[in-house]
Amino acid sequence: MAKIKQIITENVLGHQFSAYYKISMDKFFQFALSVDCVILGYDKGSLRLLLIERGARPHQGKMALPGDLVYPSEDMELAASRVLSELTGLEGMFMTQFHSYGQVDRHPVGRVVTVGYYTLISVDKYQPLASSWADNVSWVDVNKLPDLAFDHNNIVKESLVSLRERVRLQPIGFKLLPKEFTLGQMQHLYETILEEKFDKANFRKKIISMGLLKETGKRQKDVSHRPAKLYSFEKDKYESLLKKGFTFEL
Amino acid sequence: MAKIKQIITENVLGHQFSAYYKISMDKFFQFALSVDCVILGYDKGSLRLLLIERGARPHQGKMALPGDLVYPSEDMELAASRVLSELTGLEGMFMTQFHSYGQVDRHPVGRVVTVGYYTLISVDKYQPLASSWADNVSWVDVNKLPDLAFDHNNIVKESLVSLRERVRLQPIGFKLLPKEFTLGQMQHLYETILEEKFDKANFRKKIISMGLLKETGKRQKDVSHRPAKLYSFEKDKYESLLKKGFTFEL
DNA sequence: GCTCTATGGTGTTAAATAAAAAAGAAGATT
DNA sequence: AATCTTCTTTTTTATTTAACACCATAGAGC
Repeated sequence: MAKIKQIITENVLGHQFSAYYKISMDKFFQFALSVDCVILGYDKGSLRLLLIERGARPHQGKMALPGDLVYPSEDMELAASRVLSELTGLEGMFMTQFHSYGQVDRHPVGRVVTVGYYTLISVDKYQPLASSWADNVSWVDVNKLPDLAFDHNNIVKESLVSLRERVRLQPIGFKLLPKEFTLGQMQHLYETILEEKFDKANFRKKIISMGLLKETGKRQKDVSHRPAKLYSFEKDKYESLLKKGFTFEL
Repeated sequence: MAKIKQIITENVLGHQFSAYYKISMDKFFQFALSVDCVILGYDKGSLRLLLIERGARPHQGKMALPGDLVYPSEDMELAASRVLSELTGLEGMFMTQFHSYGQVDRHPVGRVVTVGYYTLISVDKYQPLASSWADNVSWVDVNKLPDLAFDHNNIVKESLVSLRERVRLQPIGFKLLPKEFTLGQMQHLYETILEEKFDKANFRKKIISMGLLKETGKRQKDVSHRPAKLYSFEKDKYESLLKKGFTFEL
């Protein structure tokens, strides 16, 4: 019954659980966990990604997603927001997990499983910091990405798929806009993210009818055409509508 | 510059990379990785989940998702389909990853991060096997789940949210139906998964107009009402339509 | 055999949504 | 002042989606 021994040593979570587990389980506790953060901003009419330059092998000199190993005593959501705050100074922001990557050979140092998170921030408010561990930090247009380290190109690609699904169902786009914005800016943002054109009149009607925006009374300045009204997103209003069963849908 | 040392030892992935990394990194390679599988079937008019009974502490006697630790040399997708095949005999099936769970205290044995996968199978074709490591395997109505081991109730809940999103955009519901089925059965399946009623006439029109179904020419038998036509899903047709830009949408 | 019941199957209409077109408004530019 | 650009609103039309009324046909029960 060689099979039995195999079962006892190998199926701790599923069923068997023996006194030998301490010894037999050691071989399973050989993984490292990392987080990789897709930090997106919207600037100069395009969607931009915060990248760092790797100063170390492997992939030295390449651009990469900011990320780090998770401490054995640290929750991974915490690790993700730690990375964000070290780069931008933004504390305690929520990051959305979208996928995990664990191919055996994805990292030369050992078996490193990485969990992908993304978040949207407003570029005008938060300039990237020169972090202790990331000198060259820059915003790069997501449609003009260079060859990134590891499997990061693929990770970015999948994060954008996930973002596009969510951005249609939840008013998260506002996170990318300044506090006060025009409907034209908002429409352009959504067209950029979703790579899809909207009818101007219908877009306005739809957004306005949701009742999530407040006119600030102000208008654009220094534009060489009729200045547009400035609106702001009413988060409180959204949350109270949510309770009544409202669903944002674009 | 105590800060520097910290950087070198702690930020291997992000930037620094020194000759000392072997020593300093050991403390990060202390994670175990597991997969938990949400295996769904559709039987007797309800959505059912394949559960095993835990024969071991912790949570001995409780029902749990089938899952297992991932070998250090094994890809996690492979581990997931291995668990499925050990339980059902189904080989090489694709499983969809939906979320990873890594709370520090989620497992008493150590830091075990688990990756959640789900898949849909046709119950009438595949009876659960008495696996070597899972004696009591059963199909349980997803709306009548008992208290499950670990954070498995939450994992199931989130898998269903993910499933509901995907089932509207891809014709994966057919995986739960027998080869030949009626439109009524199909409608009931979608109503069960999405917890939403559809108008009969409109549902039929929409589905038929997609052109993914083929009339088999046969009809239901031994029903005490007008027998319905039996249809089958044309996978080839779907794939060729996909290339032309078709999108399934319910 | 007749009626009842349950589900299968179809057509028609109303409502909502999207697309398209048009035109006035408000500022800058010339 | 005439012109340009983009904002903003209104109107019209086409298309899609949802609502609902209605007939069909099998077995069950009387």
